Amino acid sequence: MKKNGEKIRVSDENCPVRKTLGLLGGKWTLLILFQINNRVIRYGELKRAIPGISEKVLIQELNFLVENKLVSKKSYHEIPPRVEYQLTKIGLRTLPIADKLASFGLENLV
Amino acid sequence: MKKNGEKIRVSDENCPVRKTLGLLGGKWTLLILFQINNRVIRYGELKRAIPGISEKVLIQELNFLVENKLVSKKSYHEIPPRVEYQLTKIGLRTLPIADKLASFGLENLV
DNA sequence: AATAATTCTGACCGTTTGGTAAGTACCACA
DNA sequence: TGTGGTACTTACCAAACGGTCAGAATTATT
Repeated sequence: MKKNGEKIRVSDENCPVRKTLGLLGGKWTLLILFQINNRVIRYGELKRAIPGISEKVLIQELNFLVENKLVSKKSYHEIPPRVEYQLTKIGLRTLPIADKLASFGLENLV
Repeated sequence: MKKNGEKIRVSDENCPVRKTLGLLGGKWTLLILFQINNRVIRYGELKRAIPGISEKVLIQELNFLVENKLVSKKSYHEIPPRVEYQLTKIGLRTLPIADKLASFGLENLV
């Protein structure tokens, strides 16, 4: 049920589920957003927080998320470099999705 | 926040977000579950409802979902064949996730 | 002079994924 | 006899994905 009463049609290319999956459907995307969560986090910290992801892929994902305005990035021009990431207003709105993933896992998976 | 008060650690291999993504993170998985939704649906009907997916991939996904007990399958031994799919009790519990994807799309994507 | 620290970048390459398209099985029906 | 309908199955191939690993940049520290 949608707010305006129209049904959602997956068969429509503009289906909101499809569009959201296009944005958040990457292998690591929601995990990264969930990990950043409600805080400011440095690159290295984030990398350590998500073992298994490679640097290349993490950077790629972060760039993608910054491009799509789910994450904001602040570089301090210091040596050694310091870069901080945090969720934007829109990015924060993905957290309920990650929460649902978490609660599904907790309640239904071993 | 978890019910038992422990924090969720993405760094843990058993992180419920990771586990759920392992199950539902496929390109088409949540779209299929959302499309089946609260009904009994035949294979051909489902195929038509999700344009863009190939038969091969749809069958693969359905087999995967049946194996993982998110979807149940009933074959009628008729000619031409008739096969019906529907969400299991656990499968139904994925719908809130798809709902969140839908509402995120509606509220944040054009 | 060498090392450490941090955030990336890029080349290489194997694996996975996914699409296309043709084929299979079986019976009803024209 | 042959065409249609339904649910797959398989072979082939191309593209996307993802991992490893080395390197670059720059300054403080030893």
